[in-house]
Amino acid sequence: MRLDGTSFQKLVWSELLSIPIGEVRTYKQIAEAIGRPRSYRAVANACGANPYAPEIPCHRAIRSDGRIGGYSAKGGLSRKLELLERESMQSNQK
DNA sequence: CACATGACCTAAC
DNA sequence: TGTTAGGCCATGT
Repeated sequence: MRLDGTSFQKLVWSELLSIPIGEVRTYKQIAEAIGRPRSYRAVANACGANPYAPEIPCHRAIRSDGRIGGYSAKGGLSRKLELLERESMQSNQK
């Protein structure tokens, strides 16, 4: 797939794609995974800047306190919740 | 180059 | 448990 964005965004999106179905990662964890433990803020930005949602699982990015956080893509937070719940069921073979 | 923005994080009250 | 304040980073204007 073609990823159009800055090198940093590509890193973030690649990491998002590596997240297994039904799993979620905090923005901080993602930042650490790409080698920039203090760029969690920018990571969130990259997610919001992601024009390939939901092809890019940006909805698997949540806050460190376990809360969903936000979602700028079409459909809003409810869309994010649906995707997460659906993937969760899929991973549980429900 | 300087300033403002945001799907954040942590500590402190 | 809810709010405030400070710090941090890539991006866009």
